[in-house]
Amino acid sequence: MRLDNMLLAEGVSGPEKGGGSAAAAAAAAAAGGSPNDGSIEHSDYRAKLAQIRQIYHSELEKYEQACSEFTNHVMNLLREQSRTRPISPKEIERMVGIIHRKFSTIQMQLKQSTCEAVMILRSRFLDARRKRRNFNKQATEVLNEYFYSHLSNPYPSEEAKEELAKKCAITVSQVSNWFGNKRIRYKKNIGKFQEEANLYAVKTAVDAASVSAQASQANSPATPNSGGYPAPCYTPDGRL
DNA sequence: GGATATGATTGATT
DNA sequence: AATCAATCATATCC
Repeated sequence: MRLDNMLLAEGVSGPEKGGGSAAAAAAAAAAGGSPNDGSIEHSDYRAKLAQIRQIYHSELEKYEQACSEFTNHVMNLLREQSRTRPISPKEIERMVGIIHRKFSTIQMQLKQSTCEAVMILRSRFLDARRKRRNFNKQATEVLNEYFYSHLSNPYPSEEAKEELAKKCAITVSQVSNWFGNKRIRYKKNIGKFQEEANLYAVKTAVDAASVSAQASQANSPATPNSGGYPAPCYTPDGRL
């Protein structure tokens, strides 16, 4: 029963939405090529699902046909035998019941394997990790800028995250993911990120300098930083 | 082609 | 609920 519900939920065993649905989905997937905005893998997924559904239905039909054929055959045999020996209707009923049970277990197996196929398809297509795309240059610029200019406490508030998300054209949870990854990877070996850190430190320093230069007439534009860099001080956290 | 970078997911922790 | 740490699956680089 669980299998039935599952297949129904996935739209495999439900009412067939016209035989051409699979073809239509496939055609849509093949024709529309440009907008990579999520629609493509979705239609691809749907096409594959439709394929599974088609196989499922044709197999199911085959089984049903075989079942009725076999039942007929047995009935004929019994009828023939009834001329030589008395056969009670109960016995016939029993035989039919046995046959139907046999075939329903076979159908069960079909349903199970179909379920498995659907699950595999799901994990294959709906797992976002499989269609990962890197953020564009300026998005990572913005994120890195924030990260390195808040290195002592790189935990943007909800509002800050929303701002960053807007600037980078990504979602808030993507911003959270990015900061989570960045923090852990930064602290994992700070050395590897030193260059990047310096780069963004200089960048923000230059920005600050240009801002102050607008206020007070510029004095030393060549050396943006006195002495060392502002010491990356994001110690991984209190807990050791 | 493998090494590395990177975004996303998962399970644990608080 | 937010974050960490490990891990997965893909992108990108060489």
